[in-house]
Amino acid sequence: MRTFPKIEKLCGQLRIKALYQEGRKLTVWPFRIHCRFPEKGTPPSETKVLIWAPKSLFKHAVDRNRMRRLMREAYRLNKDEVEQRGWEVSFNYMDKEQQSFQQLEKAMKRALKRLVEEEEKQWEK
RNA sequence: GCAGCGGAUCGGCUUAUCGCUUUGAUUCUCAAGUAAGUCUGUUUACAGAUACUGUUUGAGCGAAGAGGAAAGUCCGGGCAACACAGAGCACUAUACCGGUUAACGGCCGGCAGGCAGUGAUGUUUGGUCCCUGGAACAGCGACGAUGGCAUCUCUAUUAGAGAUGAUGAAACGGCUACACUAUAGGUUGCAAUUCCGCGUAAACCGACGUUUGAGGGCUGCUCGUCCAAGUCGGAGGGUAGGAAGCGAGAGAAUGGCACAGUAAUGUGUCCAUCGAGACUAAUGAUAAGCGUUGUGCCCAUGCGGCAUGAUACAGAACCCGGCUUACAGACCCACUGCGUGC
Repeated sequence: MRTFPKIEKLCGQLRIKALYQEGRKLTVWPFRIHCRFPEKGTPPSETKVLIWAPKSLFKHAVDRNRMRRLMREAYRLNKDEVEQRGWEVSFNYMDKEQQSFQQLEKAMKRALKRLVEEEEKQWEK
């Protein structure tokens, strides 16, 4: 089932701080992505995700909520492959315009593909 | 009928598929765990048994799940902490008369004056002194004032100053000044506050001080009062998790009706309604259709058919009463002017 319970959300001030300081930085328009992958060989666990839209782009809380919800749905419906990889990922919306759900879903598919590639690269090192 | 004026109410709906948060309250079911209760034994604390009660986790099923402004944070309260909170000064706010309220700078009624309008009505002024006159002159302001908010820098005492950014007129004449009088205001705010957990220190270094009393007790200053043998600073260490506060104990609650009052409002214990509670922050996503409505065309007056647009402002964060600002559209009531008919 494509559920999205709380255990798959990234919580806690310390973990979020750590992610932004130590994590890799990618850009897959319209997302800015911070991510951390576990060491090779660690047992599978839930991938934790943080999704947000900045106040500087959308000044009304209604608009920020809407973008967050759309991104959340796009992730929820396409996460099957990455669900148990134990990542910590943050998606930050960057476009000034509000994109439609279809656009966001395409972008999310591209972003997840890119993340899988990045993880393989890290393992090779 | 057209135009206007004042006030009240509402502000989308349905289905399908997938998902989120809370919850089991007259009211669940299943699975897994746990040995507190319970039972047995010895013995006075252990051992064993048990899933009936309790409790934890998960699944199923059921129930509930943003607003009229949830917004701005501009007033007034509840609530909490600080010493149950004292006196004086300073500071801030208010200012015709009366009423209303838990309270208010709100609301209701009235008086006198100015301005706008044919009018319904709107708007504005109103203590004393001074004075021709009260924001009169002068200055700042949608090229963003004043205020608060966020970030950064500097000085430094918990404070102050400056810069940048967003906000957008904020109690009323947008803001800024001044003497007196009266009245009101203790300060800080849910990041309050309490408990659990983690950690632990009556430790180390420096300074000051022990009754002629250092220092402190969250208020701008002084006094008073209370605590007091320790106090302050440095260095270093830890935490930044969970629960309560927090809403089914919701209440100065909302509506109807009756009574009192011109009204705001009050009384009733008459009838009904209201049940969100997140915490990097739920209340949603997709698709189809309906409703409402603007415009154009068609048939010929049905409130039909077709095409094409519009469907706003906006998201709870401790809770109430107001105010202010934003807002597609719908609808009701009272009143005014003009026109027409009886």
